[in-house]
Amino acid sequence: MTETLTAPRGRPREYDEAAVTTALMEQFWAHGYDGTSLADIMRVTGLGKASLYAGFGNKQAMYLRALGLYEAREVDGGVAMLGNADIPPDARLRALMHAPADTQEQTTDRRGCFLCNASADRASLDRPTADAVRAGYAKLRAALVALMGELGHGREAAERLGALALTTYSGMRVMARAGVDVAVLRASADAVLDAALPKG
Amino acid sequence: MTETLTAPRGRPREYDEAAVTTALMEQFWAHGYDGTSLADIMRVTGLGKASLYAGFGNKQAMYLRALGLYEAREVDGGVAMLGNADIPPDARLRALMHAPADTQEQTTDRRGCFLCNASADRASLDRPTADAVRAGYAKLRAALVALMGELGHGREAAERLGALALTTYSGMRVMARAGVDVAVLRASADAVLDAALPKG
DNA sequence: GAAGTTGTGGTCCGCTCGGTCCGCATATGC
DNA sequence: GCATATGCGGACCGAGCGGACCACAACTTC
Repeated sequence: MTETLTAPRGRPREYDEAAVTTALMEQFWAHGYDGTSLADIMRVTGLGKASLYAGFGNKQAMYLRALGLYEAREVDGGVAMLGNADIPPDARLRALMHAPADTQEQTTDRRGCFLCNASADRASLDRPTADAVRAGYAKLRAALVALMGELGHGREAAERLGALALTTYSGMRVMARAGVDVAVLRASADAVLDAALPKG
Repeated sequence: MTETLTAPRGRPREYDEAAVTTALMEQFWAHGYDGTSLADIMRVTGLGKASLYAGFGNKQAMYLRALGLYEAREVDGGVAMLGNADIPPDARLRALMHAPADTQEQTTDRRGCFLCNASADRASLDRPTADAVRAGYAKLRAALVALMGELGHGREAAERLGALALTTYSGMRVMARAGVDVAVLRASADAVLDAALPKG
């Protein structure tokens, strides 16, 4: 259908769309929607306003793009890890549940989870964002429910424990932003592992 | 120390500070920090800018006041409920854990938990807000740990389960803002109750 | 009543916001 | 070379922002 072999007429764009989208993701992830101005966006992308608006629409669309890339990279990456048969099932669950506390302890990264941030501060104002957030959550939940099944839980228990793991993860990410004591995050994670892993 | 008996000199203020603070809380709770302008604040309080700045400082201070009132009312109210000896301990835990799903299902209230919202969108930018959020979380956690003790758990298990309940609550509130399916919220809450209540 | 003190409504300010527009640069197709 | 098409940097826009200021109103004190 689309003719990709013939070069497009007119001046070719000078920027790498993937690189720009990555920069958008980093910026919105770290500083949120209201916390980033168009000036910030121009700075981190190196593009002028005209190029940004021609290529990405408005600020909301840029945010949605950034969130989409996060889902494709981080969320899908997490889902892949949760389903990785090369790792024992319990280790996969441990890895996810300990991640927030480890990040809090070992790095200065306080960006949290872009999906969770979007859910808290943008989803209630913007329908497409809410849809994207729900889709991301649904993917993670499905992977967690499947993992709980691998761990030997029946359907109903797996549903509950999968939801619990997702909700706890989300809560940890949000609480971490306020600097809640790492011990509290670890205690929460351990409680989920107690509930999900045989004999605990 | 302070002379409260003699009437203060000068023109007496015409507004009720408590009522204004309540209006501030409602506004910031519903629309967040960046989502409310000074014009909004003037509208909901009925005050002019000069009165607001003279009485409350700047916008950030107004937000902090609003959050303080939320803690005094909602958080302390929740803590009191969790420690209310007139209600069976398991019913108290159930009440808290089911609250997010019930609110989602039975009302159009999508404000969520002001404390959780503040944690997600403001705490990482504003030290005093982060301190207030942590203090609120700590109060809730202490009440939940005590409740877990009442339910017969040992010290260590009570710590874990208390943290789990708090984190799950926080996560549910955040996920609810994106309109996540109520069934997921209920499943998470039930999983916590399974873990915390004897025989489940 | 005069003087002093404080609250109030309204106005004004400088700045930043998201978004648009225009003139020029850089490409292709003829 | 010329017409055409597209990307680009930067100037520009109206609106709204948080905040400061001021003249007047409403009090107490003397």
